Amino acid sequence: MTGTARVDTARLMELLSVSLGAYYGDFTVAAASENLTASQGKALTVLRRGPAAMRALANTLTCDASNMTGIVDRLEKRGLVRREPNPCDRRIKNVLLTPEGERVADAIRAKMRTTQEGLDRLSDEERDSLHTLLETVFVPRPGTCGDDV
Amino acid sequence: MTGTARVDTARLMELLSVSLGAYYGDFTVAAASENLTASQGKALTVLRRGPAAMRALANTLTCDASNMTGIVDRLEKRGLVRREPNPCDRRIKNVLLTPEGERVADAIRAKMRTTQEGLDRLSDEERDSLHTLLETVFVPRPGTCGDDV
DNA sequence: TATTGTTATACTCTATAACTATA
DNA sequence: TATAGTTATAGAGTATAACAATA
Repeated sequence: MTGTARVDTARLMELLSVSLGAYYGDFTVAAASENLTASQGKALTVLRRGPAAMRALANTLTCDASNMTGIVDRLEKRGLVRREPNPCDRRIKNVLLTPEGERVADAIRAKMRTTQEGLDRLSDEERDSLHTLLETVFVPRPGTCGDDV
Repeated sequence: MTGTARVDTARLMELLSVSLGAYYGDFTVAAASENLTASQGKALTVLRRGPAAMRALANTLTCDASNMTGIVDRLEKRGLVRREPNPCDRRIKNVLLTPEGERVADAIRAKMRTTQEGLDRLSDEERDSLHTLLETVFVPRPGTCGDDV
């Protein structure tokens, strides 16, 4: 069998680009339906995994630390997050979701119908396979660097 | 064997969020190294697949049509794209990459080292599998709608 | 001396609404 | 009447540089 035609890196990168575009579009529409910008929605999504310092949040969102002040200010004004001083290092402020923030973060994910319907096309085995592959490609293995970036 | 533990949708969505966040970060840094914003870089990447009308470009980038004017203006001012009237419908302007625009688009992709190194961890069979799975999830099957949106 | 978060600034992105030209 | 692209506007995102508080 010549079942496995080599898929070159350029083609995979191109497909990742298309996939990201589709996912990001779905996400942007879902966030907008909650009256949130894409950046605000992304911040909520990241914080859904747990509290984070301002700077760690900026690193995860790939933006300068100075941007986080305004983004968190607006989320805090709407009661979706709050700042909390870190007793171990008084320079640091941890940001965490309020219950309302958790509700909105979950609502955004629930509204991403296009992506969910795409995942629904996969069998259990395929879902397991996709999970493993994405982890291999995108989740850095411990041993490289345990902290932020 | 209980080899296949069910991977639920929420977990896959979470992993997609992390994976595409990593891809987006890699892309943003690569675009910045060419003195381009993420939106400008995205426009170049989309146009690398071929010319597109202003409105189709806006739809692909999930932004309002009015935004494309400024984005394309700046890219045109730098000689990376140019507008071309559509002879069939004089309302439409097609946007296409200049040779320099093609060079920059390729340079951005080449600089996405983190993503490429992630893909390098996969065997040929795994690359083929990832390709198939991403297409299944994110590339709409013909029969739904052939046009833009 | 280095780091965290903030502020000030300038530029870019974004959606909304209104406009022109064309279909 | 509807659509493609543009313009004007206001709010949000973005990087840079400079700052105060803390380590």
